[in-house]
Amino acid sequence: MPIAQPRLDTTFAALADPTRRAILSRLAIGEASVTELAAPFTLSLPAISKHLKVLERAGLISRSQEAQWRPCRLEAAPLVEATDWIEHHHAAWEARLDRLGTYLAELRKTTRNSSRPARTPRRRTRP
Amino acid sequence: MPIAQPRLDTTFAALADPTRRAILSRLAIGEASVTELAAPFTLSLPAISKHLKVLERAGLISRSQEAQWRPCRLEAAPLVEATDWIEHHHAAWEARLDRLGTYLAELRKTTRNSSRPARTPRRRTRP
DNA sequence: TTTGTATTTTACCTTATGGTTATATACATT
DNA sequence: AATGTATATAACCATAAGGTAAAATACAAA
Repeated sequence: MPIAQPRLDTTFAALADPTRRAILSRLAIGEASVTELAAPFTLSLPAISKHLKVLERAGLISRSQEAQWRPCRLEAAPLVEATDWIEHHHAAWEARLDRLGTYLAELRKTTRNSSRPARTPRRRTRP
Repeated sequence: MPIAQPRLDTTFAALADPTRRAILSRLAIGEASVTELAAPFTLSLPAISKHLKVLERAGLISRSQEAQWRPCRLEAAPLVEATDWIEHHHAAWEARLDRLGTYLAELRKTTRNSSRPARTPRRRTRP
């Protein structure tokens, strides 16, 4: 895993907006023009145009040109990177909890005392 | 899938910042206090405190109290919701591309012309 | 060439974000 | 009681984000 992934910044930022997620939802079904994408919203067209630019800069969509229409289509690569990051951390955390669970279970077995809750040792200000 | 998921807004927004992602990376290994979390950064402590509040409001971390320490630990639930959203859309898009692929392949077979690129029909301004 | 349709750009406004320093709070230790 | 350590809050600043209306651009059709 690289130290910093600037791509993830823009990917997650792009996904943070409900309008943009709705646009991606629509695009998952298939290509669409700007006006088609704008239809479900009460927003102005320039607002949609801005959102599309954000999605494009994040690499989440690409656009072709066909006469005066500029159809957008979903690009999956950044989505994969995003899930990869999340899954990696989620997995690490779950594994850690599993290890902690077995450790506590072992502890209870050896001490023959299942009622006492475990206390993790914690350092004081000065030892 | 619900119509709007306000939880995803804050989850993705929280994940969009590299400092916050680094904090989560650290927490995937195990609990840590605020000062411990701040150590790797050049940022001021209040800045870290703010980031932690963002993560907490997003439900990505929870905090306990132990004397003057407030250890943070990772909470996985929002991470799962986030991946679920992404995976769902990614899957839908891939499935759509697959269907398109087989359609084009079938088309090539029946027309016996593999060199002509497929043109999806597109409506004009007035039919 | 004029008109209509699709989309973008510009200029502007308001609010949110990420950072700072200085100050306050909470608890432990001496 | 006084001091030190951990953390949070307050007040402030610069910039980014999301929105609008109005104007500009690009192409098609009449």
